[in-house]
Amino acid sequence: MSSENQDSTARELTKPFEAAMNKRKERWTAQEEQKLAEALAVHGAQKWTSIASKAGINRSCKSCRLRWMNFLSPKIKRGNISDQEEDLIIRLHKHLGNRWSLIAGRLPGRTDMEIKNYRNTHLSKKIDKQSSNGSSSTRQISIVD
DNA sequence: AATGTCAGCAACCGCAGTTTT
DNA sequence: AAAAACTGCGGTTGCTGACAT
Repeated sequence: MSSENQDSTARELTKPFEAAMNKRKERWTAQEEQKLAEALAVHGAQKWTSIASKAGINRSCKSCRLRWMNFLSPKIKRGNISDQEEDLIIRLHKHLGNRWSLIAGRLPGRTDMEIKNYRNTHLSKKIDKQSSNGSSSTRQISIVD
């Protein structure tokens, strides 16, 4: 039992090293998220370069910012994309192109990454189908600022 | 039950723009 | 004005779970 625990502990300890060596993607743990949230509560969501060290986690400033912006921020709205939102994404993408952050700005609670992923996975299929059926049926769209 | 394949999500990287020194 | 540091964005890719064989 104890040897098994030691083994698992050793594996945990070597994970960052392995990640660095193999460029593996390390998922965020609840502990890391909590430490980051605490550091941000104290120091604010600024100066990302120093947040990681202040939080005491082995992550880059970019990684911390990304995690906060896309998952931990209270502004984030998790859940399925509604039909309305989907329609808006399609229209905005036609209008703006791959300006995901701009599109996200029009969708409260949604992030650029979420929209980018959604477009690249769900909508690309739909659009492929539509284009293969003949794109002449596409609606005329007017974007109102 | 085991293995292979695929789709979706999440993380990282490189670059460009902005701000600070 | 120039260099350095920081921030934000978009593209790419690895990981995981679900489904098929």
